[in-house]
Amino acid sequence: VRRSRVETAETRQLILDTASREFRRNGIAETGLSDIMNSAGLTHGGFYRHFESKDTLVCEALKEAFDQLFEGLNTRIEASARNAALEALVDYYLTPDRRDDCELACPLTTLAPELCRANRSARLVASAGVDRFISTIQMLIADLPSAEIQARAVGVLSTLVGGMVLARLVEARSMSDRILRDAREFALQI
Amino acid sequence: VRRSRVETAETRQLILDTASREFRRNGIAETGLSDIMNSAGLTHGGFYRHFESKDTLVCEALKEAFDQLFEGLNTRIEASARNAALEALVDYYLTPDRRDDCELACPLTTLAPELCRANRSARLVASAGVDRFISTIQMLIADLPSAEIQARAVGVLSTLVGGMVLARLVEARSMSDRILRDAREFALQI
DNA sequence: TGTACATCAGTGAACGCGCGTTCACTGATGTAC
DNA sequence: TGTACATCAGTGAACGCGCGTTCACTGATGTAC
Repeated sequence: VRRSRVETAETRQLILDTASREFRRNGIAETGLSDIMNSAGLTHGGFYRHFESKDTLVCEALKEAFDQLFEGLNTRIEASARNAALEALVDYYLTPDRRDDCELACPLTTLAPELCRANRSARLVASAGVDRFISTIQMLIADLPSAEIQARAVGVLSTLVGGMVLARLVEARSMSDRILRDAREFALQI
Repeated sequence: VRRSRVETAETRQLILDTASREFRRNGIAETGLSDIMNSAGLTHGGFYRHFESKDTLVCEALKEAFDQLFEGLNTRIEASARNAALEALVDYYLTPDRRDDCELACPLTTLAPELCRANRSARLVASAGVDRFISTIQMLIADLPSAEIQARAVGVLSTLVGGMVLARLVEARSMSDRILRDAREFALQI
């Protein structure tokens, strides 16, 4: 049953959004195309009308995840006072919501090890995401001595990513919550 | 061909060491039992003479990886002056060697997202590894105000884990090296 | 210490299953006149 | 604007493949006397 151009574009976007979420929730290797297509309310046979292969879907879904992440970060940054923007970013990133809800998960915290082994295209998208994240943080600490800005931004990002990874891994909820709080304070050098 | 008890124990340990390395190198889902057994110089059929299932191998291999990591960390700590021990730990952890060589990779940096989705046994082993790592760092900063010790230790560990994850992910070698350096300085609050 | 037999580590083939991918088919959409 | 036909989004079955797991078989090791 052929669909209109608008419907086709909508379906493609639906697959992309579903894939972006499912990959972050269950990992790339552990998420089958059937899982994605079924979650999107489609049968798996139609996948190749929209994407060339699973690999290209991974790249596009990863871009999508980063775009959503940065959209959320930028919204928070713009809504904050100039000198509270870094704190707003850190608070937004290290929330229990982002730990528990794969919809909000940062791809760096859920997919990084798999992406290290992925093809070059996917690695470049991931690399670009890291660069963009570092640049975003740099903008928020521009009042530091310029030699320190990049170093500090990298340190903050490392703390955010590591803190979230550990908070997800730890079994005890109380410990997990504490990791988010402690990573926050460390990132902000409180 | 039946083997002696000593040989059997050696084979089991060989499978365990190989698995520990391969899981960290290629991920759990992406490493087949055949891969492990072949790397160990065996055929895959014999696996079940030593382990009940892939899941139990994962748990044991994970324990093995943590034990090796803490052995290395403790050796470095004991070899350092009291007030330079944290720096020694951070330097040891954030080396390019540990980034490039799966033999040295910390399981928290390569397996964390997969372990979040693993069965309870594996998650408990991972949780215990995190706790042990935090305790190790706490011992090295015992001169801080006691209320701050745990918070600081969690912050340091977050920075170490996140820094290594990002250093592995980034494509440009120069950027990757810089991430290791910047994360080191941030962890040590320099 | 020597013999007879049960045990079991390792082999290699087989199992069912789910994966990524392909394909014949369908019927509504898009296009050409 | 209406008609005729080509296109193609989606379905559902099929493909080869590698996975985790099982099993019959082998022959050296361990055990009992």
